[in-house]
Amino acid sequence: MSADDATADPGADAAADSSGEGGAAETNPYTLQRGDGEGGADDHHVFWADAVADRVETRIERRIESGERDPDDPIVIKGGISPSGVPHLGNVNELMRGYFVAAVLRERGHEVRQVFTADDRDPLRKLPRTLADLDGNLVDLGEVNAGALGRNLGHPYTDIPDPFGCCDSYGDHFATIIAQSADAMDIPIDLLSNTALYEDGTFEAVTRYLLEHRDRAREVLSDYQDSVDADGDYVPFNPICANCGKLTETVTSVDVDSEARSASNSRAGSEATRETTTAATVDYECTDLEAGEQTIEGCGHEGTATLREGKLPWRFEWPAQWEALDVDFEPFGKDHAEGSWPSGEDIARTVLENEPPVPMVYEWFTLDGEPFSSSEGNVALVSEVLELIEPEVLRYFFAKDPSKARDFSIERLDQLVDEFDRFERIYFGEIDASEDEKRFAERVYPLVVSEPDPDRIRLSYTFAAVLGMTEEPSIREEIARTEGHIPDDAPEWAVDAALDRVEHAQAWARRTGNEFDYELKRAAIPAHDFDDATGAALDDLADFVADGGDDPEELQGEIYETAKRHDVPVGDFFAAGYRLFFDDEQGPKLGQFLAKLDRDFVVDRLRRER
RNA sequence: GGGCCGGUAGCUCAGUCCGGCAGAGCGUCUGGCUUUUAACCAGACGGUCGCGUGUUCAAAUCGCGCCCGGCCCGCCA
Repeated sequence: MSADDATADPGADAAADSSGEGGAAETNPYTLQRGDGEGGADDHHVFWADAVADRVETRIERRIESGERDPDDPIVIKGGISPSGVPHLGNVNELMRGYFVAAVLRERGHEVRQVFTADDRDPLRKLPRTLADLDGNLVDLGEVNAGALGRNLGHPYTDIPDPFGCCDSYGDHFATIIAQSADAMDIPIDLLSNTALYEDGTFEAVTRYLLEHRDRAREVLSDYQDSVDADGDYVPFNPICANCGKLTETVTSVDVDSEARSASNSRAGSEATRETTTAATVDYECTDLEAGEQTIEGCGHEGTATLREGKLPWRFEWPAQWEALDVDFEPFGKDHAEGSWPSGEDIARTVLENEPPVPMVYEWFTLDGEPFSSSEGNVALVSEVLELIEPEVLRYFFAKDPSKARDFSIERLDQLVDEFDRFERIYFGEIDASEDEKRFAERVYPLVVSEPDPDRIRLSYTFAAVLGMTEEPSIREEIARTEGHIPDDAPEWAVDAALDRVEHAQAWARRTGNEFDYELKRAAIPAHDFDDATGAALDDLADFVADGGDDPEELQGEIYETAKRHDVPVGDFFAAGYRLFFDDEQGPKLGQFLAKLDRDFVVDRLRRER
């Protein structure tokens, strides 16, 4: 990883890169995009998670061989976010990318534990403009007690009261939403509270170690952060002020019993060698905290804190989590790739003398072409999205190449669903596809859908949206059947499951207000203004229906005939029908639809009587 | 300014690791389903593969230079 290598001759470089001994290839978070050059053609996987799993296996095999790892220990995959506000769809990367790697490793016979940290000891730095309640409703800051929140700037999330009053704390509230999201997508995770890990002592040994070796810690970090002076007095610990409850950065002295650990060069079993007997403490002064534009004022209190009463700065906290939780793999967003990953890797190796996990960068995606932003209102909660599409469709989205920036388009969700449906049909061999598509579908589909069943039925998403025009389940089913979307011999469970999509698609049509957003106006007749010929034609059609015309095909044909008889352009006549029944210019295939409604209503409406 | 990732049809994306005729779906257009709309069937249209250059018999693919977008190099995650 040394930059000095750049001047070496190219041949030597190539040899070094492919040596595969825990060097560059494995810890480069971008290796997915490059291939790791280890085995040529055989190494190429159609699914990125297989390539990652290879690297995780290489890591654990090497560590078992060198005695640094117990073969019976489960593989640990971690993700984590700060519960600072609405956890949006982008945060699902942290869950799903890890999940796919976990699933592949389980398939290969490994025991895998997927942990997820709520980094909830982080301080609230600014007030989010938008919050969310536990039912998935977005709530404006003005609707909660913003003043109470404002007084808690600088406090750890877990020390701030829940603005909704339903959870133990602000942090707990948003961590609960994360847990709900994971559950809704059927991702089994161990959700860990960072605060709890500090309080129960999980981080104590590594924190103490970092304080004992704060000279080295400072020196390493200074390579990455200009604000840290290698010879200065930076201390990698932020105590919580006992007086005002804010996190503070000013540590005035450190008291650790350095005799408690002697064998710092023994790398085996980090926790084992980092047992402590005497409580370590730091003295601090509660000074101002710079948070972006604004300053959070300190109270000036001078006090003493134990190592459980504060937190490590992020650049150290991350590698500390790897060590304390024995993390083998962690995906992270591209914002970390050139910042905290290189420093974290260096801190793990140079300061903690521990091997960092296998890394993987994922690209961010946008929502309808714009970056996620809770302040701009451009957010989508997982629960919201799952009202529009099935979980498997969302899981499919995250099975795609993580290195590509993508747009999650709610406007064009039908495209994503169509793509998923095609993916599914390719898996079941129902349609022809390229070899690449087949290989991808065969590999990935079973990881996306928990119980593949060739008898399942998928209504096309846009057709399902069309069926959303009526709330009547029997009409939905009949139309789907007569239009040939449901086979006669379909089992009942498959029919029910297929029709469930109507609820999703209907919610989508309503949310976007697109061309599929129409509903039968049963209660009252929409405003209308027809010329005499159209009126007469409608009366004529009403008579046809009143006389028993309820065959879908015949009725559809009769609409054309009636229009012709009265010299009304066919398009205009259909438009009249859509106006009367949907208050719209367009709608579903009218004959088939009217044939399903109760006759008296149709006749009266055609006569403009109700 | 330096580093990193991305850029392929109107849209969403495969293909780039390993060079071999530029692909799919959707959309659009035309026709069909004995009479526009969703679906279905057939066909058509649609591309300087960001730009340039080098290597090669051959480059979307490999090298170099550049352009555009994003991220990092302050804080925070």
